[in-house]
Amino acid sequence: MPTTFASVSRSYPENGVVEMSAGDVRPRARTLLCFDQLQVGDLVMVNYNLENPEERGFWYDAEISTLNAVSRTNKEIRVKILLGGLGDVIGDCKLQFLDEIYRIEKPGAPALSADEDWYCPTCKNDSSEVVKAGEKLRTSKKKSKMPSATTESQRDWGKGMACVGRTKECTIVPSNHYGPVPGVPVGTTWKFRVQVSEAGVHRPHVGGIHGRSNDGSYSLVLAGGFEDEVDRGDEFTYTGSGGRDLSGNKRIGEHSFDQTLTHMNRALALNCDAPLNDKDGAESRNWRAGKPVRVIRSSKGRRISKYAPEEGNRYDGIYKVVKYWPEIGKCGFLVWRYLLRRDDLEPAPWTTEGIERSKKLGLKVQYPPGYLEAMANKTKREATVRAVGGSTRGRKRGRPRATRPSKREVESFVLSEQQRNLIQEDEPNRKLWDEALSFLSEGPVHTKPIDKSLFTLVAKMIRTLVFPALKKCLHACLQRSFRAEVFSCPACRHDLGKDYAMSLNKTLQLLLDQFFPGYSKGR
DNA sequence: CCATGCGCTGAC
DNA sequence: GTCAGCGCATGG
Repeated sequence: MPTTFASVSRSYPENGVVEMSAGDVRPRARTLLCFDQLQVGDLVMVNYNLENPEERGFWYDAEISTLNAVSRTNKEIRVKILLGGLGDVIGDCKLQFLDEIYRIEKPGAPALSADEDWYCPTCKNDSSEVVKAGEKLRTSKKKSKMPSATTESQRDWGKGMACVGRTKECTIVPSNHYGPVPGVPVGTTWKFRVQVSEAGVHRPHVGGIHGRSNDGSYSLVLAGGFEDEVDRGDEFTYTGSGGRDLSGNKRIGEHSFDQTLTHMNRALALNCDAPLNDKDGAESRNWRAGKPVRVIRSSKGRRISKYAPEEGNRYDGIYKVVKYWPEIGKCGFLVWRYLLRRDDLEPAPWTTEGIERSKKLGLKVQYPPGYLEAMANKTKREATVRAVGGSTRGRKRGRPRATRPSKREVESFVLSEQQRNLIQEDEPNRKLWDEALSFLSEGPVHTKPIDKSLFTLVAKMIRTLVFPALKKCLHACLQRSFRAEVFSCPACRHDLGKDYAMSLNKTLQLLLDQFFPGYSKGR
């Protein structure tokens, strides 16, 4: 038996409820990531109340019998509760208190020393958080400071997209990157803000402006938060942040004081091609010369704008700050207002050209992996509950139509003959291509979702554009920049110097045009 | 470390 | 339909 369990004392009362105290065991990490480390058949220690699953109960050892994804980061875990040994199953339950799972070693596995990481390697390994025998689970330091520590809300905040964290991080560009994110065309749409963050297009999950107060702003989200904003598509007014009463652990709230030109408001003002003026605002000398802002329109903006997408959050391209000024808003308090104007060669998504392009690129609202399936299951469950609990009057008779098996849409990615030839020709990038192609040949291509295979493949190529230090390819937009006497990479702002030797890698450009139609014309 | 925030959802 | 209130990433 595992060392962590050898000394556990147990008694087996008549009612079958087992009370046990653990030896020294390390808590499972607080992060949901750890569920990815669990597998069916794993032995775990769980806290469960057999009488009333809504409450905490006793510690049991158990075996995971099923693991189902119910949302993007959550899994539903069912365990067989074991008594005395693997054979005696005294219960089969769905776990309510997911924080209270400890994984234990499998029988027969070599014993681990006390300080070895026998649990999820991504967990924090803080010895002060080891739970000693007889000790209660401690809440983490951070959590105990949060307002939630003092309330006894019954709600399960772990589920759904309200409180999830990132599962991916964009590394193709840094977080202080100005301009488009390579590989993300105008019109790309995500259902949730957290996905926009993962894509690196707008990093904050909640905040409307992303920027640094001593640098500038990189992106903003138009979500119709202010009634007195005007959106004309190619031009819109935007309002700064702050001035809201966020008491009660809120993320948005009533306006109750004046905004100041600090933090993100200052950042956005710095994008304007004018000396900063935090008293009266300023107007750009040459609006196009300002720093570029990625603009995302949220469907929430439909309230006040007809340019907002029907669903989700859409990347609409690069805008510049024309001017900014303070004014008394409809809310009755001083707000900082900004005028933004579009400056992007990629067509706006609402134009005929843009619609055409989105269609050609096959842009559709992107959902988190497993989200649609989870939602479908949920509504199915609800329907079942309704059908069982409620009246069946009015329902159609007869055999219900069989639901189509939810075949996952996995597009295959196969290189065309021409693409293969071009890759052969692209001598300067031989190494990168070899690497990329080896990824493709790792397994049957059709089993990998297209976003993974294609993205990984092309991301490597794009790095050669974004970081010209990796040289060898030059993109049409660079030539444009140089014609305008801007001697830096438009993507990463890396200074190339006036005398940078430009030699266009036509082959690579052709390839990129194939992967991202319109690539050499865009941006 | 601390403060901020144009989301999101289950519960009324 | 309204509303409280959560984790998290981010900047300072």
